[in-house]
Amino acid sequence: MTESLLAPRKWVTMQDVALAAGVSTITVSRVLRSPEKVKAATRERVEAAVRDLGYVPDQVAGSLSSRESRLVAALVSTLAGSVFASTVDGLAQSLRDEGHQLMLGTTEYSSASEQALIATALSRRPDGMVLTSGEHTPAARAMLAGSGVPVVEVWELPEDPIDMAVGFSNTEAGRAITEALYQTGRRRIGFIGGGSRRSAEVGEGDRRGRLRRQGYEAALAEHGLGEPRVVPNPADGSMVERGARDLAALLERWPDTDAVFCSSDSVALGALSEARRRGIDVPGTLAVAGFGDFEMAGESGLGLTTVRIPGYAIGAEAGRLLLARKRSEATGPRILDLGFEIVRRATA
Amino acid sequence: MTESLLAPRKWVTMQDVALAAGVSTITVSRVLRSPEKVKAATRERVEAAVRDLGYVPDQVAGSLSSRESRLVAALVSTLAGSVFASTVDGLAQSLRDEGHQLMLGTTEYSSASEQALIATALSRRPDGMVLTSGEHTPAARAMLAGSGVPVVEVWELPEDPIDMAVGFSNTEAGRAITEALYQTGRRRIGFIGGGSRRSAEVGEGDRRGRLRRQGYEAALAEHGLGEPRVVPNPADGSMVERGARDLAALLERWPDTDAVFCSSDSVALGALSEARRRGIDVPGTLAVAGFGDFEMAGESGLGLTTVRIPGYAIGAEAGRLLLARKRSEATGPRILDLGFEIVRRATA
DNA sequence: CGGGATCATGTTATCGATAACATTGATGAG
DNA sequence: CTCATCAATGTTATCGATAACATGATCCCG
Repeated sequence: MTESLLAPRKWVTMQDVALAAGVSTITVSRVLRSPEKVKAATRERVEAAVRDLGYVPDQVAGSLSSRESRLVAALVSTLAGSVFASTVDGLAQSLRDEGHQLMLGTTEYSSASEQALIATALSRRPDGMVLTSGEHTPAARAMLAGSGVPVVEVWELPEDPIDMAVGFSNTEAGRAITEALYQTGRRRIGFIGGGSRRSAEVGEGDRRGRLRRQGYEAALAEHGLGEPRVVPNPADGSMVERGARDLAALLERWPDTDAVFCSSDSVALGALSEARRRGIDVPGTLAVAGFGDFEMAGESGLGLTTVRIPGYAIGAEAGRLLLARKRSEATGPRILDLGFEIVRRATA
Repeated sequence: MTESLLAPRKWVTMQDVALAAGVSTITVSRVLRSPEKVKAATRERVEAAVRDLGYVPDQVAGSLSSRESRLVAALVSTLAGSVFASTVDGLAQSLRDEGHQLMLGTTEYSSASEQALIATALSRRPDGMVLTSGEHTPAARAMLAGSGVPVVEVWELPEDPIDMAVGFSNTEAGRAITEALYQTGRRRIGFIGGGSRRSAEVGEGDRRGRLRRQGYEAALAEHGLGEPRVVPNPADGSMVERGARDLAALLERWPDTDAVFCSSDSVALGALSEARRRGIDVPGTLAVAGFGDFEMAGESGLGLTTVRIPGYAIGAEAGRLLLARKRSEATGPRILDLGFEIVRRATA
């Protein structure tokens, strides 16, 4: 085995297969991509040669020639924190079903970094592109528009989408969960966990968190619940830690708070722990709501009241949309609102 | 914009740039990949043309010609459940730093599916490959060996690695955490959550869970703690749900159990919730230990005693190893043990 | 039985870059 | 002054497939 590693074997080419099967390369190509065009006997001969030689087609050459890469690039803010993982999973799945592959890049919530990644992604001539960020530099938008590559923005519904979008309204979701808290009789509702951990650094950040907060503020205003109860967010630490710290800060400033909406379930876990530490009765004294419906939030886990986002479906639909676009110009809806769902459990 | 989508713009080629700059294509190529070989004046002219035309190099053509793809394929069992997400993150990061890109596939714990994905991955002629599964079909091993592509297996230390490996000993980790429970005076220790949810279906499954369990059993044997307390695992549900159900089943069968080692932190969360539901004092009556040190396990969250795995580092090292191999044949260690760490918190 | 349609397969050009070798002009040592 | 050397750039072949067109065999029906 060692030798094969030191002196990489020369790959078997289509030519080798053709020779072995006594046909021309184009026939081999046909057997692989449109078998029905080849007589059964010939096809079998070629297939045997493919097996015997262990031929693995070279998609690089194939892509260059056919000008389709069967590759979709996804640029996500981060994989940590289980937010986008299911979306990527769904995307990978729907692509695989159609013989496409996934290229992945992480932007770490920086749109400068996103721009660089878009460039390298485009250099692979992908058949489509999925972006989890709703904010892009002008240069990035220009590159994408100029490239003609189909683009799906996911996890929000941009007002001015680059091309297509699959997601839900973060603002509406923030409003809805706040409203739900209001309906259970809460009147002094706070918000914690907004803004990304790198926001200070990069000058931007978790846009979606801000949108949810706007929804929260809108709901407060609607019901005349006074000024928003939001603490400035520290720049570091995990989401869980921030949940704990932010709740402490919130209660310090507004001790009579009777409910908190947390910008994610991770934040909510931190808040729940902090509440327990302080001997605060949840939901008696303090209602806690999260966002995302992560695995841990369920009945068997935290029993957290939260907002369920169809993360997997978002990814799967994004893939489907891209491939549909590839097949025909029949666009269908450019913006797909998959909605969200308030899940009432034990904490509110 | 619409028009650009319906009739994809023709890409600007290197030829166009060359023409605009009044040089030959090879000079453009040199400006892009080895600028020091080109006179400053010429270089600037070319760079200007690149900017003006918005040239994005075609890596597909480049790869075909240079026979290096600057692409690394990673095949993970799943992205859900935050187990591998950080590893993929770490890998993506270390690759990006060296101008390489990441292709991702999810095997869903099936090595048949892994085999298929390996074939499609190889068809892109990747410069390296990362596998999270330690089990491969003979055909898969053969393809990999025959391809000469450097391979890193991660998250375990296979006895017979295909090529390189970065991880830790799951068996040792299982033994160590069991030992730690023993040291705190526990004598009736159970194990829950082993085996993947699809194990029944696919005829194989979460090998690593089994290895941890072996470690657990070894520790029991060492100390003469009697027969292992393990319940058969049901085939479905999330890890958290399984934690709750398995703990219930465990206590039903062995009511005097005084500690459980859970095969992951998610399982531990389920177990903790179930314990709380039953009014069991943790850690007083029942100690609970997890595995993985997920974000939720920390002090601000569950305060879970667990085993910390350097997931991000595993990914980053895997990337580094692959790229080092690419640069020179100087192999360095073929197997890198990054170890693990017992983190004692409130639950045990 | 002839000729257009259809099927099965082959030939040639091409995709967009890079490798390897070739060329040109300038520089400098003897 | 001359030839070796080197720096800067160009020319040509090539990577491994597929598209587009070409060819030959077979078939069907009037």
